[in-house]
Amino acid sequence: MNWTDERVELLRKLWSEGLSASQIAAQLGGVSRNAVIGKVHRLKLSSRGRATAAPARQKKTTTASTATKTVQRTATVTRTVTASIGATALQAQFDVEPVARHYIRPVENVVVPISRRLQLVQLNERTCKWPNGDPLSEDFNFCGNEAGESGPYCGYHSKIAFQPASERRRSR
DNA sequence: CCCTGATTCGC
DNA sequence: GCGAATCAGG
Repeated sequence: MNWTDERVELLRKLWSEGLSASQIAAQLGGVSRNAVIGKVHRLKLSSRGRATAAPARQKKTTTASTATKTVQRTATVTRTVTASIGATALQAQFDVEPVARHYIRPVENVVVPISRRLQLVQLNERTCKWPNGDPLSEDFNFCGNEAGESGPYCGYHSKIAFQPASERRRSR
């Protein structure tokens, strides 16, 4: 894959919107997370919102380490974190979300486990993808508890999601 | 272990 | 210029 103008433009857009490098890579397709990061640096549009304050790294010194005390202090940029997680970013991920719809019915006599209340973008392949709340609401989140490899949900939510047909019919 | 971005360096 | 490898941190 080569960096066409359009791809670079999209990269810029997504990066400025706060998406992580891996997410941008996934959306662009054909490139790795590292490729995205590398490109971002080359475009000189590194810092954004806040992710990992550049701690001025220094290892892998191949060339003679001429004790150059390059105490290059990166200006202490006083930046107010723009904590607004773009709605665009959210939409971008929806087409990847496997769990589309649930016919959630009230399940009584059960204690709902403490959810980790993860954001959509924080889900892994092994985090419970049970949605909590209204997808259009600000506090929409996912259970996020350990789901293992047996399914998309944690033990508790699996029971709700995969209710026997007989029981389900009753509540319907 | 999962993830994040940052940097280096061979290509 | 590109991006895998590697590093540092959460």
